Amino acid sequence: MSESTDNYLKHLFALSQHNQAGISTSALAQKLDTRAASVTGMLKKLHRDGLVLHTRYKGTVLTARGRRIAAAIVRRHRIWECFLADYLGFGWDKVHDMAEKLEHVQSEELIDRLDQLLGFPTVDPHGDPIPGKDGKLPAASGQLALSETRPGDRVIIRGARSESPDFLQHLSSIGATPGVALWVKQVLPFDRSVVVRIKNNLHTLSAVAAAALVVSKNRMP
Amino acid sequence: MSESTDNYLKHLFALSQHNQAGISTSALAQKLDTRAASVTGMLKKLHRDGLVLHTRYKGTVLTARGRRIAAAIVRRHRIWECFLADYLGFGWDKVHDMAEKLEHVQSEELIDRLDQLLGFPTVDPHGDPIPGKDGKLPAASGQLALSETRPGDRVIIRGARSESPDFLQHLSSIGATPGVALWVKQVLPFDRSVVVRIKNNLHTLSAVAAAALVVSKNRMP
DNA sequence: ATTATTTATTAGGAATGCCTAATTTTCTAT
DNA sequence: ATAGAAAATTAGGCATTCCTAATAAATAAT
Repeated sequence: MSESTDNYLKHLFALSQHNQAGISTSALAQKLDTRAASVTGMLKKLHRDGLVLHTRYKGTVLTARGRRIAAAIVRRHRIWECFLADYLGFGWDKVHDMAEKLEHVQSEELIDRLDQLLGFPTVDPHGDPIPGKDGKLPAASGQLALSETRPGDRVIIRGARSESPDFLQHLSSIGATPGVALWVKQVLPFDRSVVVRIKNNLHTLSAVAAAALVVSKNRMP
Repeated sequence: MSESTDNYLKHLFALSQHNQAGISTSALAQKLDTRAASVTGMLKKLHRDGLVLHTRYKGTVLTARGRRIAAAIVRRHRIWECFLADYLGFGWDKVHDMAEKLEHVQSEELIDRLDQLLGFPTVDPHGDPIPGKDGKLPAASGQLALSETRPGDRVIIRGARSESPDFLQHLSSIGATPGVALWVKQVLPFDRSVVVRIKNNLHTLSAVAAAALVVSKNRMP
């Protein structure tokens, strides 16, 4: 189990949180900062090793075993983030990169003792939930609909409470995809439309759309 | 700078503590648990990169840069060992393997803050000295001459207070080389010769020899 | 429906870092 | 001094994991 494998599983796990469909090779390549061709090759190995199910040209999903391992990695990452913040006083902007390296140290006993030292935290310094030893993620905290935000809020898009292709298509066209930052500029009083800024562009979302767009004030690991 | 590189430098550093001459390829191969041929290849790269000076068939020494990096690795290793022992309650037998992995996480700020959290320790849980930020090792503590031990002691050979080729040659012939464990069986009253066990063989060292053999009750990292 | 575009895959290659087997150099003992 | 033993090196390979370029499949647009 190499660090590379860890990173593939970790990002597949994260992407799976907001995609019930299989993860695309390009989405994964972007997260991993590698080329799609490299990802295809690695996915073949992960498939061969029973960690993912990969269907040519279709997408990839984690197997139960792959998901279990991925959850353990995310657990390590977030527990280390807690330690770095609580014991060493690092800010939320620094803990991520260090935890990125510490997460690859595989020792269940080490993590369990850290967990205990930290008082069994359930969320990391970004407010993101820490998977339990069983691999289960506590209900995501800090998530809300865009319609529940107020002008001035800066949030991260998490997903959508709708499978409508039209709706998702529209979100994509304005760059509103999971992980992207969004600034709430104003809520129009007469129809409760929400004006938001995404990467220097202003967009207006109807009240219906705003109610279906899930955001959070936290960052993912 | 790979983990492999780290390990080469770390072991070269450790071996250099007790060898003023260049380190032999086979000694390094043994520490690294790899084949001599692999070591030769890697030493070429380290030489090319200015981390060691390697003379074909002669031996290898660290350059100033290599030694500085090696000291930083040992520093990380031993500070992590302190953390694992002091904060997570791991015993001396467990801290080594975990620190072996944690030492490869490169963040000076991380180590400095850990150092501060631990109160700037000068020795690790095995009693071995922690290199300072400048790469300097505090005077080795816990080291003593074999003549200062008592029957029943179990010590590790650290080196010799003599450059006499005859003496060192004799020590080698009975397997008394740095890193090797030695059990003190008895001290003969009439001439203070010391009877020791090394790997199931009993040997007798004169009082003069015992006074020149440096041992410690600790383990190296 | 067919073309154009995007997405994914294969093909072929490079750098690491390890291996075994064969060879060369050095050391040791007569 | 020289034969034999020990140590170190070179030669040739293998597995990972990445890359670029070329091809194939799927999706979108006319």
